[in-house]
Amino acid sequence: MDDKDRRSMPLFGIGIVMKLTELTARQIRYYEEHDLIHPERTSGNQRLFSFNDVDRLLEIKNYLDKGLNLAGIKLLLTGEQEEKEVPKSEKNEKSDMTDKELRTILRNEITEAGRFGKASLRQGELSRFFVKH
Amino acid sequence: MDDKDRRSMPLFGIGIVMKLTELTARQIRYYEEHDLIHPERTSGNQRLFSFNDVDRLLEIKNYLDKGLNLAGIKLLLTGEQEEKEVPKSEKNEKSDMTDKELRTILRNEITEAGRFGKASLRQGELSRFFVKH
DNA sequence: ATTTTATGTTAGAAAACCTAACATTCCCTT
DNA sequence: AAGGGAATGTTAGGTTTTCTAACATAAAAT
Repeated sequence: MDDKDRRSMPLFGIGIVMKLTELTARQIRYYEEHDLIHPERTSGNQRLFSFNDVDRLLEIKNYLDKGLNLAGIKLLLTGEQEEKEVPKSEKNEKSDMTDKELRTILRNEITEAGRFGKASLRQGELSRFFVKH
Repeated sequence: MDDKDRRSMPLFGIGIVMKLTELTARQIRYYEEHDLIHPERTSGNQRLFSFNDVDRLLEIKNYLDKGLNLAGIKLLLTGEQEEKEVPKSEKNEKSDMTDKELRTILRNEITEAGRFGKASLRQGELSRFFVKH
């Protein structure tokens, strides 16, 4: 079992995740509804979250605090995945460019926002505390 | 938050622990009833297990497979703790010696049993897979 | 032959979680 | 100022999971 498996292993109930992230159940479910996270389910349909999921939630929370909306966050987060996983040729070049631009703009906004005050909390990294890298 | 805190942080419901350890709920509760583990509880009295708890359960399972009974396992496990935490002077010297002897005997038995076949599975170390040491 | 140990099974209650619906607040835009 | 959308709160009713406690059983110890 490698690192990737460990981090994506479904382990936590929503109750614990609420405590770990300080998000409400409503928020967590809403983010799932909008495809920002995809926790596993038990045979009885209860959500089971992995380290990755919790990390993701912390990232979402972080971006929300900075004023981004879910659409933007979704772009950022799924953008990160795509860059690693999807070969360019697979995608529509035109809309891809637009996505890229958008992501760039968003990144700039974030960086800009980050300039003032609170020095980057380094959130969204629960697994750093628990999982060997 | 240091390592110790991380490993003793209550995180897992009994359902997940059952899967991680391949023990039944009955077994897990029985071991708790006999003071081999002491999981936390939610405000609603549901058990919440830490990495340490899961490690402990894996150790228990391991020792049981080797033919030890719970009394012996308890001595071994709490013995390990005492050696680290309790100053000698605090304890009754006489019964302490007996404990020590017992533990030695048990350890020998285990070592003996381990000699044949299956090369020490290195079980009881879940946190090794998840927690930085 | 009994008793003890470890585990299975069952029942009823409580806790946690689920979805769906409606309410509210805060922005944004017109 | 009014209307609309985004994000979250709240509530209701139902389902799943977990809880304790009791009784059952097989294997091991006495």
